[in-house]
Amino acid sequence: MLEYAATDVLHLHDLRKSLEAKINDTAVHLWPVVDLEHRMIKATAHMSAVGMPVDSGVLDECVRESREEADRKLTELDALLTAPVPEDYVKRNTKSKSVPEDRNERVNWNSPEQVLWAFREVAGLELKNTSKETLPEVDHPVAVGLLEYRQALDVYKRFRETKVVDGRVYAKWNQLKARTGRMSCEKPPLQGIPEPLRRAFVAPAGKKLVVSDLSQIEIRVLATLCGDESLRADLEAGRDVHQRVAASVFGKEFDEVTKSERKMAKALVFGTLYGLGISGFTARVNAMTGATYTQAQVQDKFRGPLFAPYPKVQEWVDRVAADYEDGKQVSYTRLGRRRLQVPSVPAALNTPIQAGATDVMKAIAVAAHEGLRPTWEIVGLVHDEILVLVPESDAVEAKDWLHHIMIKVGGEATNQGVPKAMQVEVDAGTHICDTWAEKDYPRRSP
DNA sequence: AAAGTATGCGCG
DNA sequence: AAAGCGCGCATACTTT
Repeated sequence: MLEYAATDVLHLHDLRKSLEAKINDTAVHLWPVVDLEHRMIKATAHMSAVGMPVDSGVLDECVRESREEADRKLTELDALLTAPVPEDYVKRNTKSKSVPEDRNERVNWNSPEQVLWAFREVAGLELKNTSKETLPEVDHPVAVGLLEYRQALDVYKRFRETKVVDGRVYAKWNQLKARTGRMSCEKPPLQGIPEPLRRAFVAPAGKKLVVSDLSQIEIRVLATLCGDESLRADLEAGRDVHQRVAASVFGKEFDEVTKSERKMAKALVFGTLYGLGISGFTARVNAMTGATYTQAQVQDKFRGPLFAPYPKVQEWVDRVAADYEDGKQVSYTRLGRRRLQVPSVPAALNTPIQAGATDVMKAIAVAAHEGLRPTWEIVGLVHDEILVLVPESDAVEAKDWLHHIMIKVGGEATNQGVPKAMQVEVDAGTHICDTWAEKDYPRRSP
């Protein structure tokens, strides 16, 4: 059963009270982030109260299609395995509440254990797990079918209980739950809406969604942290950082880089930035290229050239890791957001970047909320993205207004206390949409 | 029966 | 499986 704003109204006073301790615990007193979090309380309350607009018809359709597609995949899977399942499994299936009665005698494809058994039974294959990283390497129809089944079922499984009240869903927004300071959201998790469901989130008649997302904000925060001049210059000139890394890694000219090479480089950059070790790095390279490089080869061919264009990034990674090993388990952002007892080197690398980006987005959310017109509503905050619902007649004005805040306020927060020579611009993509799905496929003409 | 852990997967 | 981070959530299975 979900909770709704109607029964779970966020009284600003209570919200503030419940957050006071957390805010003080999160930050050093008098630092800008304390003021930021206090002002953010009103934005959070506002967002919680107004809800996210959704077309319940489209939502139902997405959920229904998901279920139907999954059922088709289930039938295909069953056809591949005719052998009787072990008594033990039948017994468990019978006990399980979520297995329909007529499926007790069949493999429960939701059970990793039974899936492993199925692979053994039908193909003599001994798999280590059934994850989506493992299955694509298995040359068997069951592997394909299972991946398709899981993907098909996803929307049904996660959103069939989503309740719509007068065209809105009222989620629970948490201002200070994530250890990096990021917002989180539950029931439903509006920050985790899968792509096929995005089209269900629509502006009601007479209104428009203005959607804006920060461009490469984590990379920009990184640039202010490490002070790499060529990284700063590339961001300033609007050059594609991941493409440049790809060119270095694959020994190509910038313009020769393919889409998949860029994607690969991007994954490797973030992996390394967040403390992926050489063994994990090697596994990822081999998974992406289909090759079987050794760790030494990968070090030479991929890891070494990775940050060649941006030497200070590597220096920063090495220094943060070394400091952590020396016992420095506290992390601060420029606005004074603090995380104590950072659990690992990877987290020590990730925290200043993720928390720094959070400061930027919360500064934007606060500025937007405080400058909001009475008829405008902030309906969503998805880490580097903000959704504002406005009357259709205000759409263009609101878009310009929001875009300006993203760049101006975002830039100020990003460069707070950063030496002039290391400062980076902030950029954003801002679009007027009818549905959330349009953000990635902006319409040409309004 | 309730609570906890593991697996798997979506989003940034 | 693995030392990439931060979340929420369904399902299976175990422990209390």
